[in-house]
Amino acid sequence: MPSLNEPRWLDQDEMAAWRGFVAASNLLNRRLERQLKEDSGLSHTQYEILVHLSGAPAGSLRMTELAEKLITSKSGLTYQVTQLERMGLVGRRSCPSDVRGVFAELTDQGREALRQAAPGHVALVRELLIDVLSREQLAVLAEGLGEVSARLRLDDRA
Amino acid sequence: MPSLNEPRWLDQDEMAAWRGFVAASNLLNRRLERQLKEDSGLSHTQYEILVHLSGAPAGSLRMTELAEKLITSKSGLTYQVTQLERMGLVGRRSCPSDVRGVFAELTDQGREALRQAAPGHVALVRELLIDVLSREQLAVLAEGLGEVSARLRLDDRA
DNA sequence: ACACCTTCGTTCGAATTTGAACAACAGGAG
DNA sequence: CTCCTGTTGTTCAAATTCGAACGAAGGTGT
Repeated sequence: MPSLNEPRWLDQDEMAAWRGFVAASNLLNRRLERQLKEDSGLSHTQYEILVHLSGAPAGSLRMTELAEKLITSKSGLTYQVTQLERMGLVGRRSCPSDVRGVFAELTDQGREALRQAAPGHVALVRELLIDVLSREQLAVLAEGLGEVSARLRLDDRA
Repeated sequence: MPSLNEPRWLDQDEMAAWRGFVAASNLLNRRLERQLKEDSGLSHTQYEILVHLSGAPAGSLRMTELAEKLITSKSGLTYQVTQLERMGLVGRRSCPSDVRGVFAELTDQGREALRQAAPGHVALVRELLIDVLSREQLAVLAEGLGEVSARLRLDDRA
């Protein structure tokens, strides 16, 4: 019988899932990072910032909101937005309704950089992940990991 | 008809799978990192080093081999092994058959640290990922991401 | 108006990561 | 043996990341 002091270790299947997840994640990050840097001079983080801004109304988001979407620290975002600002891809604009607030805003040049970087990035994501999996596998992955993410986000608020 | 110049963007399902994967990965890393650091004073990377050494014959592995298992750079591993050496959890031993070679070797103290850190870590992995998914979802995840990882590893060799 | 608690974004120092360059060595072809 | 190519682990500088501390506002209750 299971002891309360003895933890429930992962069985073979569980371990395979966990290791596969970690390995795929690390390997994918490595590849995408390299490709983006060589192809567009952008880091994956920077690319994601452009993507999220691009998908937001007026191409702008509050710093805190953007940090949450990116799942990164506020200080980390401050750093990266500064970098993107120097590259001319993003601008800062103060918030009318809140003096403390800062909007990160996509510039025309930023939109253009994203338009230029996106095809290569998407193609690689497709080649390395999406097209390797079947439609059913993708669906299971979306639902399962969606649920995992949702729970983690809730926990973080608490 | 699809143009050769126009990339195949991700449809809704594909995007959901991709975003879920990235989000789950980042959120999980954040959580595990925090838990391990608070609970055992180890980073996730350091913990993984101990795990891989623990699962190797004589509790030791060549630096390059270990770096590949961890999916990290050689220089990064050098740094972390040095840290673990200072903590007394890992030792370095030169390789008999190859003067250049270096074995990273788990010390008794390292084994003890792992034994102490593992239960909490595994429990959290279980709570946040494994136990959230059904048996079928786990199987799909293991097989799908296993295949993805395998292909990525092959590509890296080339 | 006042005190109180929260939120916002930045700054700071410390830790980590990476790729390139490097020196030393291994292994094979000639 | 000797040259050549590939490997091994480390060092180095640069970039990035995080958490804690911070100053400045917001917002609420009294």
